[in-house]
Amino acid sequence: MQATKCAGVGCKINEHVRCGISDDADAARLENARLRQVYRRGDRIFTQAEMASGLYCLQSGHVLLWYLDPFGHRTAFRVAGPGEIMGHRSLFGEDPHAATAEALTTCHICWYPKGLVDELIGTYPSFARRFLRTLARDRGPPDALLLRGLHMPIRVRLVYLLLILRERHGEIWRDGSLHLELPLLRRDIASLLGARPESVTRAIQDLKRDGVATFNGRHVVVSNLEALYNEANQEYDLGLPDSEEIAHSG
Amino acid sequence: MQATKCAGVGCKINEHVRCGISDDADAARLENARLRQVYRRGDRIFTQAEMASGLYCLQSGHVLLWYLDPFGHRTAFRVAGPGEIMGHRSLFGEDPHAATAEALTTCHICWYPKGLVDELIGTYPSFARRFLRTLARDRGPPDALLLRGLHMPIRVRLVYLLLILRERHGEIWRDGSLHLELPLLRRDIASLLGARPESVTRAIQDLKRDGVATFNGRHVVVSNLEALYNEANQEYDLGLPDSEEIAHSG
DNA sequence: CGTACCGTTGAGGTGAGTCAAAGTAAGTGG
DNA sequence: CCACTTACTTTGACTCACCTCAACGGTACG
Repeated sequence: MQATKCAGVGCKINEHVRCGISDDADAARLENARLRQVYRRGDRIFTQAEMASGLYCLQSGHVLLWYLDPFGHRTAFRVAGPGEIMGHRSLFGEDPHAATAEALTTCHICWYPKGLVDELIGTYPSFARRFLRTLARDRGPPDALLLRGLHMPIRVRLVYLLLILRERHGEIWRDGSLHLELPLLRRDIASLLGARPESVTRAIQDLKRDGVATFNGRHVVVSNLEALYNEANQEYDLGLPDSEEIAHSG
Repeated sequence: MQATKCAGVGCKINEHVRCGISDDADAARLENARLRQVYRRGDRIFTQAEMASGLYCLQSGHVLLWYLDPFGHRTAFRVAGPGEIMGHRSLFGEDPHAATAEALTTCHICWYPKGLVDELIGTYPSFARRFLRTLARDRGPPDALLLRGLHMPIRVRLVYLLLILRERHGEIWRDGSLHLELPLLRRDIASLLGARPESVTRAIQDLKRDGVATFNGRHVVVSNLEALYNEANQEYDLGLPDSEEIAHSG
């Protein structure tokens, strides 16, 4: 893929910009900072777990956005086409990319540096509003809980839920046991896990049988916190898959 | 639930604001416009398919966010706790609420009118940046495709995918048939559907057998478009469930 | 003390995953 | 232009986690 500065048109960011940037100097600066690259099928525009360096705008071609979940499953969630922007979520979220963008066909893609985008947002409110709207409408990779729902057994999903709710609803006692007071009914747990209440009950019984956690109504006791973590970590990693893994998949 | 103006503190929006609003008059206006309400378990803060009127900020208590999918399944995707904001997605997206917010416990919730929030975003860039960050980090209800992934058979998910890709990749011929040139491999389709390539193949065979659509490599022909729509509509509605339905569920 | 709602338990069916192997298309080098 | 390699697709047999339906036990509340 070769990089060239270009003065072409048809870039969505320019549209985002035009409706707001009144100063010609700013418009020119944006135009100058713009970089156009060509990608071929299979090329990566950006990669999961990398930090975001700027904003991408697809001029032609198609891009598949997917992430590698803790199972090593490649899960796609968006097909981007001409005129769409990419990488905005991690740019504004100040998080590493949650997904990998991969060219499905030959693509012409514009890139704008993060610093300049930031600056223009400070200067032009309508620019910011545009992105607020874009972000609000576009849903990134599905939330961890549901994402895993597709591949993880309910028992493991339940453990993840406990680990997530631990921060806000958990309390560790002197003896090292974790106590949780859940504000959720069984049917609420079920709908968070994408399962049926009966299945949740059964998963709860499983955890009790194996001495991982005990549920009494909405009160949960995890006597052996380590066992809970093992439950989640044993087969699947809690954290992001490392970049090595991502680099070799797909 | 009773509504009162209040001068209390501990509201996240105020935090969003404080770091940016330098003008005392603006700060006071925001404080005055603020409305505090009390909700009890089961009360709805807002309801799916309603238009957003403002921004909600949870001061105490817990709220479950869920939506009714086309199956009539209640699918929860977030438990909001003290300090979190709600309704921002539909506010900035200028879309109706995609979900219903329901109090799990007694809640104290602040509300700020849309107009004022808009105005402040125009005045204070740091205010806008805060929300850009919040929006980028929070994932709303999962995307339509994946959302349905939990409950729909693969065959139906595949039909939805075709209907979605129709806009960009489809072309209707003279004879009324729909032709799609997908830029996707089987494994890409599979990962969009949350399924395995083998299962996608089988679903494709099913559709061919029933005369709904024919796949030749990446070229898809839907001879009877109506049949495709029926496939999606028969059991489940494509659009939002009507508010009547939402009002009576849960 | 009855009426709801919630939670649990059991029996039975099935959609989709897994594994393995054969078939097909696409791309490469001589 | 044809052999060869590689990657993608299809098919079949098997297994199982979860859903469905249905009944029963528990607890809260009027």
